[in-house]
Amino acid sequence: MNDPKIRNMEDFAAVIGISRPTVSKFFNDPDSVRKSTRKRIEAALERYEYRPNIYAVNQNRRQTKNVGLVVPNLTDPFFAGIARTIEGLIVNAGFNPLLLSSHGGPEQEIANLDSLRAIKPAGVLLAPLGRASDTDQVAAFAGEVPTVLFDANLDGIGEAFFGSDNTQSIGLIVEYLCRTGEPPVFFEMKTPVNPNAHRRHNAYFAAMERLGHEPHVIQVSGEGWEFEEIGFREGTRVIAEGRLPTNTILCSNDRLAIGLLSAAFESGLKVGLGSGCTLRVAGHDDHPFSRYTCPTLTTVSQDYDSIAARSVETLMRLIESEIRAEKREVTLFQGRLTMRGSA
Amino acid sequence: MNDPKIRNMEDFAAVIGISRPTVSKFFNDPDSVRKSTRKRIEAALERYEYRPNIYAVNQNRRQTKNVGLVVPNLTDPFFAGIARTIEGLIVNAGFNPLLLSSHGGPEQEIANLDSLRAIKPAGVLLAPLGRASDTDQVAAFAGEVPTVLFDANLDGIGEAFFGSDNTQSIGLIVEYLCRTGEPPVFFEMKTPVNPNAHRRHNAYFAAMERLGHEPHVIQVSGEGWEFEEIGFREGTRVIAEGRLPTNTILCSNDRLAIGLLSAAFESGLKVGLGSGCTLRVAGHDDHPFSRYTCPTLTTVSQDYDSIAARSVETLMRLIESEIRAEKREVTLFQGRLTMRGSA
DNA sequence: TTCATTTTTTTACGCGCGTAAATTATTAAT
DNA sequence: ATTAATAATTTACGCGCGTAAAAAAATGAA
Repeated sequence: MNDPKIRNMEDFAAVIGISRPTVSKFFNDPDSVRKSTRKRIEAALERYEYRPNIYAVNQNRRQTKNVGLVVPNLTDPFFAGIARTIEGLIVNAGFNPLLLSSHGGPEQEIANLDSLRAIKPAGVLLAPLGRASDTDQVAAFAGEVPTVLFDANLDGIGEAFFGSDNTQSIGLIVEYLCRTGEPPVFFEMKTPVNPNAHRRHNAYFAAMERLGHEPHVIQVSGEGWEFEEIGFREGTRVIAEGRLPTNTILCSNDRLAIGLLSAAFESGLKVGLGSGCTLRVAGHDDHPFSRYTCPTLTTVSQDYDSIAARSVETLMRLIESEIRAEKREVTLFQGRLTMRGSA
Repeated sequence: MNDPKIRNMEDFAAVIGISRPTVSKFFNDPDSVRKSTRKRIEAALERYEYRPNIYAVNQNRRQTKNVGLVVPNLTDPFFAGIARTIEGLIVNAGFNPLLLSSHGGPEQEIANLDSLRAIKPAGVLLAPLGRASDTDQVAAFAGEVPTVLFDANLDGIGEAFFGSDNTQSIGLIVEYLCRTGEPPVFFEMKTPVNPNAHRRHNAYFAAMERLGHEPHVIQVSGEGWEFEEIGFREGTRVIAEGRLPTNTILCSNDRLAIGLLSAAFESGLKVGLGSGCTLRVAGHDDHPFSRYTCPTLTTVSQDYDSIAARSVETLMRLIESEIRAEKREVTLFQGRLTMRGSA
């Protein structure tokens, strides 16, 4: 009897003895009402556990509090980790994150953007597939919703881009490898989906030439996102065929390196720096599993804390200002050499 | 001029020349209107690309088309894979999946359920943390929303549970290990979060006794979900201290095994079946990375296609019938031995 | 053609909230 | 106590749709 059923904000305002518009104001910003009023509402909130109906709220607000987060592939622990970090930042900013994975396919990527359209997000953080992306459709979406790209850039799309400086990071590890042993061959996919792959390719050439070495590239075939499988299969073949012009291999990314290390192990090759080792392998990204390969993987870690933080900050600023960026901002963060056992 | 702006269902119905309620009926079930009417609406849909406002729809419908999917940790590729499979099944069933990760923490798990409450889902698929879960709160949620548990069971909570038959699967690999070499020690965490860990522990004892061997257990300390780290650190210690009563180790799960294999490698131990190998290691789960460990990991694969399919089917039946299950269904699927290089 | 059935339309109401304008009450400073 | 500033209330409307009941129209069979 003492606690009547609260069905809506009207009821809630009634039991507490103030008007509904005031309560509405409170929920949009607790500090916009008098302190004493706020206390009363908060006290009532404890007793009656009322919560505004999200659908009614979002139907009437100019902006929802939803922020979309789209990553190319959640099955990749690398992206799962980034997604988790970004999710936390979005929550801290007072927004509601919606995580979607493109599962490596452009149709799913567009389907994700379509789903997001339906919920009218205040903004979207998008790590696109890259070359495989349907750029026209992504661009159309970014024209409708404030969108910030990260990880992989699509020229001119979105309000800003945050990623890694592949030229710097690849330069870093090439220099390290050359300084401590034979210059590396570059191990990569022939038709990579990610634009970073191309930048790393070019960065490798630039670094090798700068250091006065002749670049060598091993391009392996394979489609999709099963990089470990490709690294393993093609690594096995390359080793068997004795196609290695040097004892040092720099992989375009850690997942390829993980497959390659497995292939080397199965082929009986000892990888690492110790005596008896006939091969050095390095990667790029500092994948969560690169600490547990055999041997542990020397790589370049991306500054994902900065990328995540700046991406979210930028999007939040865009959302608050309610205007589009005057010019598209492209920011690249420096990689850090992470030396482990494999090179 | 020819294509007026469509702002709502009223406008849309107007341009096509039929009434709004008919259009509304169409969107709820295209087959509920006359065939000719349906064609006309679909034709108009091409031209005007109108879509019903989700928030208005969900405010008025008795049930939303949302289905929550909560996994304990998306950073674990194992769960990321399952989540992906289940997401697809939910979409095929005509619902809208919402993926949330508990990040290994009970607070986040409850926060996830709270978020789901706000969107009034038609049903929820929950892989709970297990022992760490706040069972009272989870139970309260399952009392409000049709909930099906999978992967980890919480006694009496939810309408049904689908998981693996740990007794069978552990029995399978123990039998295999005993048949092909020395009986295994069981390598596990002292305070595991997952209830499956306990079942596997007991299953190991049962299997060993059945086969007439004395069970041995190595319990390692460590908190959280960084299983590889724990497996590596404690594996290194166990190897260094020479605490192994046999040359065969069965790990409670693949992630511990991945860490342990890395530890063995770093310690100079040769793992596998070939000559010169002094250790055998087996895991459980068929983790995506178990194909790329050195050596590749012998394990038991869970039948996750069946678990996913049956979980979704059951939830859909519950949602359609709009009544709760008369009795809680518990279904365990058989594991399959996956022999690779490590044992 | 006539009648029964199915489909569509009309009419009307409600969902739960945001928001704006005008009015009234409260607060804090003079 | 008076005044000015701030906060709360009242009133009113709108958001975009679901849905129910009754009336009208279209359909198909006899």
